[in-house]
Amino acid sequence: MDVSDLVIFEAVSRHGSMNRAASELNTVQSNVTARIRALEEDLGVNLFQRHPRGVSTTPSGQRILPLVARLTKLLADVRIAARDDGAPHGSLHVGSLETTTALRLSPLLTQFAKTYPDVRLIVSTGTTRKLLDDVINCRIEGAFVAGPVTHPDLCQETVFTEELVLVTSRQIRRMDELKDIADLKTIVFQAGCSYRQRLDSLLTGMGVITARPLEFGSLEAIISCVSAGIGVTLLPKGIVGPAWQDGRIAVHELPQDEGQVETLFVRRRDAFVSSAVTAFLQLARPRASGAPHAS
Amino acid sequence: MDVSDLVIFEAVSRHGSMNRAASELNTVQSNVTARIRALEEDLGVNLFQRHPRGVSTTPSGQRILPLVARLTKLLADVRIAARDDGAPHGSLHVGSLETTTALRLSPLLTQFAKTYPDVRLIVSTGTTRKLLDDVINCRIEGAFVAGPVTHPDLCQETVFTEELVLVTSRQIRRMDELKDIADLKTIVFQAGCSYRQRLDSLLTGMGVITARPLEFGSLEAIISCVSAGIGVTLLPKGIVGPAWQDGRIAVHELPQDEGQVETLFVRRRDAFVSSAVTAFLQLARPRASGAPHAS
DNA sequence: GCAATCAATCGCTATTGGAGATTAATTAAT
DNA sequence: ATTAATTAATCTCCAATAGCGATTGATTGC
Repeated sequence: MDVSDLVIFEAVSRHGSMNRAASELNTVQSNVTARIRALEEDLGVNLFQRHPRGVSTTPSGQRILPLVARLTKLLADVRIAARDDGAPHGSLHVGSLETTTALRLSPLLTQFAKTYPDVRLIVSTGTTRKLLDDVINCRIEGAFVAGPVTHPDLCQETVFTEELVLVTSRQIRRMDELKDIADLKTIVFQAGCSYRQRLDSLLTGMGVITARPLEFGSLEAIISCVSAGIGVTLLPKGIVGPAWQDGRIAVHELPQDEGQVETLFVRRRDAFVSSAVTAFLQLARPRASGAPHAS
Repeated sequence: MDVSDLVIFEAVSRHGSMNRAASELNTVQSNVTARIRALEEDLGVNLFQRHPRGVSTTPSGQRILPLVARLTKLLADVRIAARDDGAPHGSLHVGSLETTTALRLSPLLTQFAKTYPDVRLIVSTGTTRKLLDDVINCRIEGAFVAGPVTHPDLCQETVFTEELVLVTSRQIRRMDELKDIADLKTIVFQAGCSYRQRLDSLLTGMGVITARPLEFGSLEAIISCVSAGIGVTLLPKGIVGPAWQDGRIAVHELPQDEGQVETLFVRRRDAFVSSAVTAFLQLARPRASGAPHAS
């Protein structure tokens, strides 16, 4: 059993087609067919059901799919570990929430880039759900996400604590005015945004019935919509400061227990910890401010 | 980078010799040399320092060694996962303490063998230290060991709780008589036995100075020695029952907090959980008796 | 009925992995 | 000092095979 065969398997499974997998892998279809057949014979199971319009992954194939992802990651880790003599270098791919990126990451990234110029740092943004999925499936090294998180394969540590505030248009002076608004809309990033369910439960707790939430892709768009009175949203206090001072929006603080959200840095428990990761964590950890809880 | 090359690397590293690695792998030395050189070129580092009397693993090699072990395990898991359709089969290699095996495992094993005849169950015995090492390095699926255990790569659950008792010859009627014995010897299994340090700390707590412990390989030998008055030992209460009733030895109960020891079943957190493992855990778990704590 | 798309198959070739013999370097023993 | 033994490196040769290109057969959609 060869790892390259498993990589081919993964590509075929993802595309549902040997032809498309072949072109992705820069090879020919006959080759893909042969490798898959060899793999199937070696394992003694059918990995795909052949249809006239492609293939679909059998339960056997489904079972090994996550293992293949980990296998390729581990193989990459071998390469990294071999060259990693303690001086951080190579590339480091982390994820972050849109809000965390805007509010907290900038100083961290500049300092990291200055201290470790040999590391190619890549940051992708996404929702907590997507980022967790990326970490679990070894697509990124780690990510800043909104807590709490429970997953057996992940380890986490709290790096920031945000105070969430309800953001509305200037017309709304007190929170309980929201009850009087018919057809109140909530504005969130996109599906999987962890602030969204928080906002929903908060509003339901206040007796406010909310309509279907609107989704936007950027912070600026959200704030604009809120400012225009289209709906309300929930954001970290620090991030709405400028817009607040400009008088574009109104900010309503929440009771302590509902307003606190922890930003965690999560990564796979079994991932190889390169020097670059160590260095990044060192910088990201809250310095001399209480005791951060790691698990 | 090929996994087979990494396997060769592991063998060379273990033997400190390409010749010996070659004969273990049923190939020729020239082949091993070529594969190692190819691997080194691929990774861009020297994995071995060549001496006139063999090779020694460089720091780079040391770093990738544990990853290689996990890689081969993962590759084996792929094979297992592909064939594992839910009906437990294949082989299952677990470890157990000598005492746990004698005291608790027999009914579990017979029931498992009866219920799942398609599983080749293999049990090796050893000390807690050795078993943990075996589990961590993927040599066995899981093991029954004495708690507490803290290791980031392991997950554990309590399956039994043993009451440890101090076992002495019949001459000793009360525990404090031990103080009067000059040159008291302790008798334990072997280095790494977890009961050993417990026994040491217990006796030191009683003000008893102990000599160098004697080590034996079997339960029967230990009990014989204790019976003959050569020394004292610490064993689960259940296991000394027969010898106690025969009047060969004396049993002294310990205070609650010092006498309780938990037998945990540990396994790698990132290991593939086959149907066989699931079935085994199902049988091993304490049934309807309090809430076992899993982590 | 024709074009398009899919996987399977066949023959060919370049690559490569492994075997065997040899070499060079060093150590241990005589 | 010489010899024997052990080590890894190197070379050649051969067989296995991975990948390519072209083709076939089956199926779907227009």
